[in-house]
Amino acid sequence: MQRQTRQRRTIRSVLQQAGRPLSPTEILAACREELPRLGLATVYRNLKALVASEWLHVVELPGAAARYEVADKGHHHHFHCRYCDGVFEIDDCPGNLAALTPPGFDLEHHEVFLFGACPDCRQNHDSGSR
Amino acid sequence: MQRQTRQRRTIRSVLQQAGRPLSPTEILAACREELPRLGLATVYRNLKALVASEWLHVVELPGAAARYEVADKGHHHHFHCRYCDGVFEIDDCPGNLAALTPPGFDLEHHEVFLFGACPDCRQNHDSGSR
DNA sequence: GTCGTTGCAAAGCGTTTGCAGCCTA
DNA sequence: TAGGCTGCAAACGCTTTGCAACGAC
Repeated sequence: MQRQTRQRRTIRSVLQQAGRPLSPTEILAACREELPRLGLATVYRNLKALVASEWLHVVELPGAAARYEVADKGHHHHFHCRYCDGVFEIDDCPGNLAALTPPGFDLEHHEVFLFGACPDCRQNHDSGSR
Repeated sequence: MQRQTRQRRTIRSVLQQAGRPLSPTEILAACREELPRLGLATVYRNLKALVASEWLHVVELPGAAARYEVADKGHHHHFHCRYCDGVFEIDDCPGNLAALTPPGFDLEHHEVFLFGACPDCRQNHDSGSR
């Protein structure tokens, strides 16, 4: 169980080198540079398996397709660039969200998302609109 | 433009009376008590129009279908119950999220989601597992 | 009567599954 | 060589669109 295939190795390597959460199609595109015949279904199946084995972490975004990131980081949140659609890691966390929880509710988990422009898009955006 | 149809009136009334963000199917189910022949497509078309006219607000949730709420409230966030899948409003906001923004990024907007058990489910959950 | 609106069914789109052949261990 | 893995295509669930009939103004 869990064989070392060319496809799985490539998918892992792409995610490892990305440095940021990737979407299934981003992963497919990157892997196809090395494996042109790779299918999307294979990407999804491997992502599912890698999440199950806790090697990957799913980043569910509001109003956007899920991204996948290597699960070797601690608790953190994400910044979603509105312009290039890229997702970036934020090391910090506002903390103390229990204070926001209304009485009677049981808080188990939380998510914080920041939206705006990443450094690259900020530059292009600024210079373009000025 | 923007006629007053029985369908549109019912959809608005259901959303107004809900007191919490509703999903398209929740809206359909509620409206069908009064209009059994109402179609999902009509619900979607009206939601789109009501959002465009800024009467409604879309609540995009991570990993769940979007909900819709009447757009007469100020800035707030949401609590998503893992058990009944219901979404509830949270009046508060942690604030100062600019402090989390990494250098070089331009923060335009943010979202905070709390997950856990709503009062009803907390009770059922507790008593069920004990 | 006009033309925005509706219900139904079909089309889209991202994700999942079935299946025969492939390839790792 | 066995059984997990792959590519392809079909199936799926949610959302959108096409179209002819309907009904608000």
